[in-house]
Amino acid sequence: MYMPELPEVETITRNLNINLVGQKLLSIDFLRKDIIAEKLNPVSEYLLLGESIIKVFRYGKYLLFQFTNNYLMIVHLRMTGKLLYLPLLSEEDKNLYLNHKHTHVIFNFSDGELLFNDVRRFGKIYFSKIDNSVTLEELLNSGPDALSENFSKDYLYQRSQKSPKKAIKTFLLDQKIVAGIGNIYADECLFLAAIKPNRAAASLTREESSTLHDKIIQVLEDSILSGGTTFSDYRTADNHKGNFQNKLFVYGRAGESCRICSNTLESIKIAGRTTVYCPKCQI
DNA sequence: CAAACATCCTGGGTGC
DNA sequence: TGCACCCAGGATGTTT
Repeated sequence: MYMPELPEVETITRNLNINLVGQKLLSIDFLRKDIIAEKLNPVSEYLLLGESIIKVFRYGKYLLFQFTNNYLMIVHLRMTGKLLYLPLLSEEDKNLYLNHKHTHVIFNFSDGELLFNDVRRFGKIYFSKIDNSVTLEELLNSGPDALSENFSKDYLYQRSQKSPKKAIKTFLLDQKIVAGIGNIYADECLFLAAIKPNRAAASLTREESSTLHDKIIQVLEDSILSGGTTFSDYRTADNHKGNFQNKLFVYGRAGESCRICSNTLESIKIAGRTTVYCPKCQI
């Protein structure tokens, strides 16, 4: 029922930046080794042991941990992945998660343990070497981050005009076009921009594209302020839920009434993804 | 070349 | 109450 998108990853990033920077990685316990993916310029995890974290940052839905020797640990939580910093948990949660059947990797840092927990095991961890000839965009095979300056109004409009067939919803979900938007926020920003999700991307006027750009940034920033959206699985690094689920207009509300016009919200499939929209407000 | 489809995975929900 | 099914979804690889 839920996947961490840009606002949720940003919330976790901020939390870990406060709590993990400066700590030395002492050892890693792999309870399941298949979480580690041999991609993104892979290196052995042994090269990171004994090194300290310089910073934790985010690109799209990826979490990146930069170490003193300039190696990177990159984490993608996909749908149900969690990164939990043990010292922030309650005593009850500490015992629960240490022995949890879905806790797959334990990182032992100088001041506490970081747990990777993932029910569906779609999430992945990469250990990577920074190659200065390769940009982060290229390494992560992604377009501009949705909250970066590179994701400009002009870029969104020009790029949309090059997708004559693709539905605007599918367009927004494509990380190579813009990084960070998933199913929840794609539906939300299309609702706020009053655009029907199955319209061809290239059918957007310059004005619609401009409004959509405004709404993407607005909805992502608002959600970050609320600590993200929680349906069932998402937790911040201190195991708290976000609050943005109470502010959603369409996602998860099929059959309920539109908060603007009271019409019944409809659910359709676009490229295999559940899509909820208001047939009256969105044109 | 782009779009559609299958794949990975588990728990929660439904219907009989 | 139990069991068999179905569904959710991000990114990748394969097929059309």
